[in-house]
Amino acid sequence: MTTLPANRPLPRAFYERDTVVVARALLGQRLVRVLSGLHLSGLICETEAYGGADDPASHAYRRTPRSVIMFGPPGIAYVYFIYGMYHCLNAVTACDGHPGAVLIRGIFPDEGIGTLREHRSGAADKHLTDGPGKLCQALGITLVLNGVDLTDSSELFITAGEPVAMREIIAAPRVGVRGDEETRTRPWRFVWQHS
DNA sequence: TATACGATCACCT
DNA sequence: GGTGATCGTATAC
Repeated sequence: MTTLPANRPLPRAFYERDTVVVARALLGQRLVRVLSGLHLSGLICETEAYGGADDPASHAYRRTPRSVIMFGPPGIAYVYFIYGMYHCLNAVTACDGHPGAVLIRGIFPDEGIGTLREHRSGAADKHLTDGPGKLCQALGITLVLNGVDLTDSSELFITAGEPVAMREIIAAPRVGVRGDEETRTRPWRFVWQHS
């Protein structure tokens, strides 16, 4: 993939690749949420890759009513509800029939920061969107957006952001993953270290 | 039908 | 470093 057009959603081909590759490639891209005509956005700075039957940490380790969306076409938003009060946003990846998704764990706030602050009621700016539940709260992302096509939606999409140098990317084990040593230590979490 | 728990966060010490 | 909040989902009965 060479230069991507700005202000246009990333094409489906962007997501139709190996999930770990997409997780790394999403760093620096712009996550945009349009809420009552307002553009809320930020640059993605933390992601995690989740696979299918080969990944016990993934919702798609088994095919269930909730995880079936991860088995479908790439470029679709997978939103789930967790711990009774938070939502998490993923982008479905890989080829149709091969489950995979990238969890968006953090963004650097950009457009609409006033609204983000309102949604996060009193949180310090550095903690507005520095977690998967926090960014969903800040951007107003709920289960309503589960299944939205990120390549063709006026409410939620991802556009080309800033280039990220390889040396600015840190790979680490995923958060909250249990299971055997091999699963726990897969370096499938990617963090963009601002320089 | 029932129950245990989680890809989290805020607040406490 | 520890814990409570709070409910959808998976799995067991």
